[in-house]
Amino acid sequence: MEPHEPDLTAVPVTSVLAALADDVRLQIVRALAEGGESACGSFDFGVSKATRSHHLKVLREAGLTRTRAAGTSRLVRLRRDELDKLYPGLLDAVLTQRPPA
Amino acid sequence: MEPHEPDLTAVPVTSVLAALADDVRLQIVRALAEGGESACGSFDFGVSKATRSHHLKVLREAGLTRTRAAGTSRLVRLRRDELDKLYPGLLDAVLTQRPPA
DNA sequence: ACCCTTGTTCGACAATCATCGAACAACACC
DNA sequence: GGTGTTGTTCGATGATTGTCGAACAAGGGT
Repeated sequence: MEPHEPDLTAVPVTSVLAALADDVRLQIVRALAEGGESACGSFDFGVSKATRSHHLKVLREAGLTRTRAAGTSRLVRLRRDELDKLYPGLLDAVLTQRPPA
Repeated sequence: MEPHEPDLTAVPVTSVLAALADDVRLQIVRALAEGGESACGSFDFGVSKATRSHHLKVLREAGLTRTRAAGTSRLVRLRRDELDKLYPGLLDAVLTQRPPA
C-alpha cells in the first residue's frame, strides 16, 4: 500500500486549508513543528487510535506530512520546506499560538 | 439584524481556515482582494443566490469580511489589514494563483 | 401604489466528515 | 510459535456542510 504522498503542487489549496482546519490535526501539526519527526502514537489528543490514524492520513494526503516505517512504529514529519516554498507564511501564520487577548 | 462581524482575535484559527477551505469562498476572497469592495451580486460563480448568501455569511462570521448596506445592495470588503496583522502571510499565501506546473 | 432588483432566511436533501469499536496486519521480542 | 505493541482498515453512526427552490424583506424607480 503506497503511502499516498502527493506532489504538493498537485494538491488544491482548499485541500491544504481543509487539512489544517481541524483542531486535532492542527495540534498534530504544531507538535510536529516543535518536536520534529515523531511516531504516530506520540500524538495523544483525546481521540482513539482509529481517529488519529484517520487524521494522519488526511494530513499525508494533503501533502503536509511524510511517513516512513520504523520497526513497528511509523515516523511522521512535516514537509515544512516544501510548504514554506509553495505557501510562504502559511505555516507560520497558523502555527503560532495566539494569546487569548 | 446585526451582521455578526466578530472580533478576529475571538475567532478560532480553524474557523478562519475552514472559511477559506472552499472553492467558491476562495474565489470570492480572491475577487475581493483584486476588486476591493463589491456588491454581493458581483460574485457569480455558478451557484444560486441562496448559496452565495450562505458563503458570504460564513466569510463574515469567520471575521474575513465586513458588510454594509448600500441602497438595495450590500457591499462586502475584505478585512485585509486585520488579517495581515493577526495572520501575516496567510492571505498572501492563499491568494496567489498557482501555475498548474 | 406597483413592480423590479437585491439579498436573506427557511426547510429539505445529499454528501462529506469526525468519531468509535472491532478486526486485521506487521513487526519485535522472548 | 506465541505474545504484545503499533497502526491501519472496515463498517456504522451522528453531526456538519454545500446546495437548491421558494418565500420573505427592504429599497428604488416609474
